[in-house]
Amino acid sequence: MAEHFYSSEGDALLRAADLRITRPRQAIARVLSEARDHPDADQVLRRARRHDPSISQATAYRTLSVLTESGILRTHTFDGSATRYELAERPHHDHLIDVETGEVREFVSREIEALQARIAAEHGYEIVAHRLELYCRKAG
Amino acid sequence: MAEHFYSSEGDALLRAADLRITRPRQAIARVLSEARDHPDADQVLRRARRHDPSISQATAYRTLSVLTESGILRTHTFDGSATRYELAERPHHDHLIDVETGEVREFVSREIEALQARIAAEHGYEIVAHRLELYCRKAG
DNA sequence: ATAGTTGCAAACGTTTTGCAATGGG
DNA sequence: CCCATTGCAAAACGTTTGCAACTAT
Repeated sequence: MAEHFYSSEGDALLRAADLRITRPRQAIARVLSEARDHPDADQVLRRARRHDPSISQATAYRTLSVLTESGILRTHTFDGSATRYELAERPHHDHLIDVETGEVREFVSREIEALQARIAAEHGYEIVAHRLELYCRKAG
Repeated sequence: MAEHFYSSEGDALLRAADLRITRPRQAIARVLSEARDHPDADQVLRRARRHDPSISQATAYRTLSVLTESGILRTHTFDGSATRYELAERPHHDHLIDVETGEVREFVSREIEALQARIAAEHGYEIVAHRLELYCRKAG
């Protein structure tokens, strides 16, 4: 057990998803729990390989899939480019983007959420997820 | 000029984009001007081939690109799936996406729009554009 | 005439999958 | 032990591109 790394943070993700704890998954989960950005699969793989160089691309994709299905991760697809991942643990929020500076603010509106649910219901649907982005300019 | 089809609707798109009027492009533009859904490149190609079976995939993609760059078309990338196209001229609306079938419904909610404006104002902003997508499943 | 456009096929980047070998519980 | 998990390589997927032939203007 000598040169073994403990990544309780990461392991917690695996346990939450009811996955067997394996070396590749530990490395991947650790990378995710430490990430402060929104890495894509390739970035996750690269970083995970710093901990365990033998990790295959397939395992990275498979682990990301499984963690996403378990609700541990959330994905974003910005404009057709590669899927990016982040921990889903953070509370839900929408984004207000300053089109001039690129600054992003987060907000939640209970009223909007309620209206969304109503609209979905009117169409005979229930909401699985949603995305709301406001592109704004500082008011004159 | 015998069995020639007139697609003034479609041709107008091509002229607006300053493109040479060719048979493949006429078929593609016609399909787009007639579409009531949000077809992806492959669907556009299939439909265009009903008018001109010799159209290649490459031409479909190239025409869609060029029309998009000209501002004639607008694209949507719903959660990692194929890029979908619609005429940019159409009035604003938001989207409800059936996560099981990929079907897209359009909706507008004056209340939500108003709330969005209020939220932006509370942050000292005014809205330039927004995007609202509801990913839904048919209600049990 | 000539620059723009085409079809074909190959290449692309991302993601998925079949398989036999490995390893966690 | 046994089934989940792995690495590998090949395939699948949507999309782009190089090229030589063609065509709208």
